[in-house]
Amino acid sequence: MNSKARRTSSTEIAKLAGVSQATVSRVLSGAPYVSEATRTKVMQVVEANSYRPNSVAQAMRTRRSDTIGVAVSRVTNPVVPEILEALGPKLTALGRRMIVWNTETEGADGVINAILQGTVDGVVFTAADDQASAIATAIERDLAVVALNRPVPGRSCAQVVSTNYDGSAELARYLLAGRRQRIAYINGPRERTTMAERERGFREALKARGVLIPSETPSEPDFSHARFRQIAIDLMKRPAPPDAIACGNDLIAFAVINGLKSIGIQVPEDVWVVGFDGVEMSGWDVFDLTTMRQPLDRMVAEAVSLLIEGIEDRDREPREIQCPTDLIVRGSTAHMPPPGI
Amino acid sequence: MNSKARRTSSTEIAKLAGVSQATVSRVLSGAPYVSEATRTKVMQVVEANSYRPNSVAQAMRTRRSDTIGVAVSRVTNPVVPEILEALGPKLTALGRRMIVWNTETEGADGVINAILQGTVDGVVFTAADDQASAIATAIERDLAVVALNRPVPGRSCAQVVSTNYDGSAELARYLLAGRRQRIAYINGPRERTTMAERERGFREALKARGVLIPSETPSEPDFSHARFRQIAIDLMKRPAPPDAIACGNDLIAFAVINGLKSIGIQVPEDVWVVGFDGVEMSGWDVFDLTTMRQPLDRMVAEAVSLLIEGIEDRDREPREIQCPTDLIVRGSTAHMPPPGI
DNA sequence: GTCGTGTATGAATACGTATACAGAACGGAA
DNA sequence: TTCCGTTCTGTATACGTATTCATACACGAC
Repeated sequence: MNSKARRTSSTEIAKLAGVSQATVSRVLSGAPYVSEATRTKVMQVVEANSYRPNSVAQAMRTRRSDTIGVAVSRVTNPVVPEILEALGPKLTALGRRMIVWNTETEGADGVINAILQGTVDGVVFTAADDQASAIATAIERDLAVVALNRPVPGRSCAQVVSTNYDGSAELARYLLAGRRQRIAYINGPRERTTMAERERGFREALKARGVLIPSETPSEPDFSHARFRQIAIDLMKRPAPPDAIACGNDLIAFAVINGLKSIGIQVPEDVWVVGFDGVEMSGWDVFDLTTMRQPLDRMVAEAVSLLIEGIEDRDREPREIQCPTDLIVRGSTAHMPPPGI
Repeated sequence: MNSKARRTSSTEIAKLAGVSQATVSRVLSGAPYVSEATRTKVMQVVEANSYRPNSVAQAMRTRRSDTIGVAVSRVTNPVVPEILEALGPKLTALGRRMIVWNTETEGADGVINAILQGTVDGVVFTAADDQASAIATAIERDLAVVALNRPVPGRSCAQVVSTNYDGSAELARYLLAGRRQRIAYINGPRERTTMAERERGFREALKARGVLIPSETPSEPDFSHARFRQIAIDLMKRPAPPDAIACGNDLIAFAVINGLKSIGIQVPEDVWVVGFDGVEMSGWDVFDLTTMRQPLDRMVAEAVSLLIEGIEDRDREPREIQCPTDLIVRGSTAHMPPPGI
């Protein structure tokens, strides 16, 4: 029965306005050589029917879907919503739509299909694990690709990263300046280059100062909140517990703080905690987390530029942009390490 | 120069396999009346070129984009990522793609355009403010529409809600059973029917027991974390502060807890705090929040069913589904209210 | 040997748009 | 007058697919 199913087409609009379909198209695309009279006449009919050119047909004709794919993981990590929140308006402002996949829960098939099917003009890959095949497919099919906050070594694709290595090293030096003697580092999946870089920067900065990390970094296949929380608890129950815990990202630091709270350990009196990312939540009173902030908004803006650049000019050499992080000192560490003690 | 630009089409595949384009289409769609020999021959070429039918052309021909629009707001509220995380895999499993808009930061134009342009087959609207015009447009254009966690009064569209009124009333009764004398209610934007329902349920349950709320519910145009945090602080600095604070959702409760912590007020010793939603974070030690949990996963599943239902059969009467909430008692209230005191 | 039935395939077409191409109308310069 | 350039508009076409229609073949029944 299909009650209404109004599928107004430019042909119908043309008929109503007494012009050809081509003219309607010209008016709507703002093409030159259209008389003012025709333009207003057409626009009137367009407005009256609140007509919009069918995006599918447009995509068919122009071979541009004006749609960007975004592959994310672990929405649990608050950095992901923050990325999406920054990405959405920027893409919409450029007349682009945003398709989102959670590769952690769905796998990479959705992305790969969309790439092969020509559903998207480009893809943004954000920090995640098994997106390698999807990235390869995208590059092979000559799509515009940007790796955001997720270095893709060896691959020739545009990248936006923060100074993971240097920032982490700075964090390590900050802890040393605070007279921390026994520093633990808790990291997430090391397959993620971001996480690996951070740990490397941290470890090497410590090594340069001759301070050893007494505890092996816990490494688990299970990266849940509960797991990190338990790791922190176990760590503090050792005979010689750390006096500082550095975490691969803020989310891990939150879990650590929860674990510490559960066994009544004071931060920063008993142990310092630092994170990495600088998500909004890290500033909440219950965490008050010292962390290395990434300029997420700027990073996303750069990613969008690179993406559009790649779409408009497919032969342009993929660029790589690195954004500086900055240390935010909060209550999870003693702000000014007392010089005497 | 466009180095590669492989845009394999079914016609090319047909040529390579020595069959007609129609046959290729038939093979891929699993149509009957295709000999086994042809099928394998075609599939071989398809595999070899990792060909996938162009989704845009498919959408053009079938008038189905297989794409679902999702309008969200406030990604800051952890309930939103949780919804997206549940929605994504379910849609992908059904071969659907998911376009996401943040109507709070982008406005409703993106959604409305997509609806008018035929970019999406259906739209899921989640708790948000000014999506009214978008919803109206979608209904007018006869799209499949589901309002998730966001009652749309008067509108004829499929809806999935939780027992906001009853759940909130239950929370109120729980506080009364705990001998709370001075109960404050902090709410977010009342334009959201969800929020309004919750407050109404709460207030009426209190009224039925003859207990007055001593403090006006703060109402502000600014719904930031900082604002709610400050409201809590102000509330406790009054001459007669509340002994319980109920919040319109968990996110507000988090802000309240942060505010309380900042002025050294103990929860639950000095004041009880309860939320609504039951997001994962509410279970973290630093919050340990008593809350009314919504069965989000089930709600999302129902929403997807209703949506597909609406797409497959456009004339079906839009249904409304209500899911029961359940009380989760945690440390932000005294678990067992001591009967004597 | 003819006919009918079931199976397998190809040719042709339409979806709604952007655009190349071809005219038409007009004005000014020669 | 003729001719050319500019401005405006219409006709025709292609994008890649699903699907209708028509055709061809094989096989058994009469």
